[in-house]
Amino acid sequence: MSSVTVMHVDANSAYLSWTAVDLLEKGYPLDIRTVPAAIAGNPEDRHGIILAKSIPAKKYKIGTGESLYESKQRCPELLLFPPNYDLYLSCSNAMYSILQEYSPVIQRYSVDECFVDFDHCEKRFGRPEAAAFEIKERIKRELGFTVNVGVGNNKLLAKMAGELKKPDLVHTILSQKELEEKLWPLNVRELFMVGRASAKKLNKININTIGDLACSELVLLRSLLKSHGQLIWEYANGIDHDRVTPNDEVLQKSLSNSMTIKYDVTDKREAENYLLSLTDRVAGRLRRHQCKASLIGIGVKTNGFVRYTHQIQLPFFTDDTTKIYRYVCSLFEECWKGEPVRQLGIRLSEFTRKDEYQLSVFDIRQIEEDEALNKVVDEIRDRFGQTAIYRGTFANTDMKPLEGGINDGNYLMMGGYKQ
DNA sequence: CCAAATTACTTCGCACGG
DNA sequence: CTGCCCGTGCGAAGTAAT
Repeated sequence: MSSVTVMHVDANSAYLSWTAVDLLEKGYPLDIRTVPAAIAGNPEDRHGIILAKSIPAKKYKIGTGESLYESKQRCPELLLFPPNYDLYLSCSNAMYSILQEYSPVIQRYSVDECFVDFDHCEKRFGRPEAAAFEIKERIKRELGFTVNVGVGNNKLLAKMAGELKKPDLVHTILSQKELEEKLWPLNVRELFMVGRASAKKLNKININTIGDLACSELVLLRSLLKSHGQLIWEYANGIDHDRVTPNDEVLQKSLSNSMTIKYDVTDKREAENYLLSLTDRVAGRLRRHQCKASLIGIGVKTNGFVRYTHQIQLPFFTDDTTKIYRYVCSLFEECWKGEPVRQLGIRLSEFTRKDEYQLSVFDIRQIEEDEALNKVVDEIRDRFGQTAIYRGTFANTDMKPLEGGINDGNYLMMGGYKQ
């Protein structure tokens, strides 16, 4: 029996803790982890949702993703702070550096979470529980914030262990006994990959705990939830064969940028300006990744929060801003029915590596010209900043030429938990 | 009234060809 | 000629995570 050991390291209330540490270092007199506080976007920009909350705020049932309007109803004295993504990236990197001292095989799962393959290191660092405790204490002492560490026989169990009780704790799920004692009594909604929709269907057939799910009929789940039913049944039984995969071994599959606009856009030309700004940004990231894309998609969210998407599969690959923008515009034209627009987004996928790309004889000259122009623009932006050069349409407007989302590279993403 | 951004994966619905 | 069944391929929508 090949028994593996995986650790999952998760910063407690990451954005809030990191902001707390930063504020204390700058002489702020209060540790915002000790009072009802939250990190939230600015409602004036229509970004007014909770991104992270302190443990005292949790007592007021403040939930991540809920609107500030709702939060303030339940907790008028809630202290609010804006997000600082540069700070979060540094904290994430600092945490990662410490983990590197313990294992060469680490998967960054998000800004505040890492999986650590502990198999090769057990001899040097003793039992995993002891090492987990040491890691937790070192991060607390050296970086000033607490983490939870989960230890399990696979990634799923490590992650679920880390979620058990917070903050500043090490938990293990290393046997069937621990699985049944610690996981099975929990509400099925707590299981990783059981979201709102699945939980609702499960509750309807009287599956309420993770234990209920583990002991239910696989065929029944398959008919109810298709392949997802199989997945969560395996998870409930502690089965997960996914390996800890370092991020540089995982290929990026799509890139997207989207933005909620401060007001509802009703004018098509204005919408197109925002789309150009988004295209410029996402295409720039594509080129930085040394990729070309063949699938271009847009997303629209209306003022009534109705969202729809539209996409086109090209018979070739491109990374050219102007070319992509032409398709983006026709996609928007095709699907926009004139409703006031709240949010716009662009997605690029179906990549090929640039160095593997074979040019077709037809437009080789044009492609080379486009590439030369894009390269010059990218280099100027790299050297003098992202606003050093932009298109004429943005002159004399209050728009930023590169809009949507947050600074590139700050959003470390899922990198394939499964496959 | 209030409701983000980014990525990955699956499922559903429909058109098409045989 | 029409109806039906089937596989396939594509695009839109849905689900889930941080």
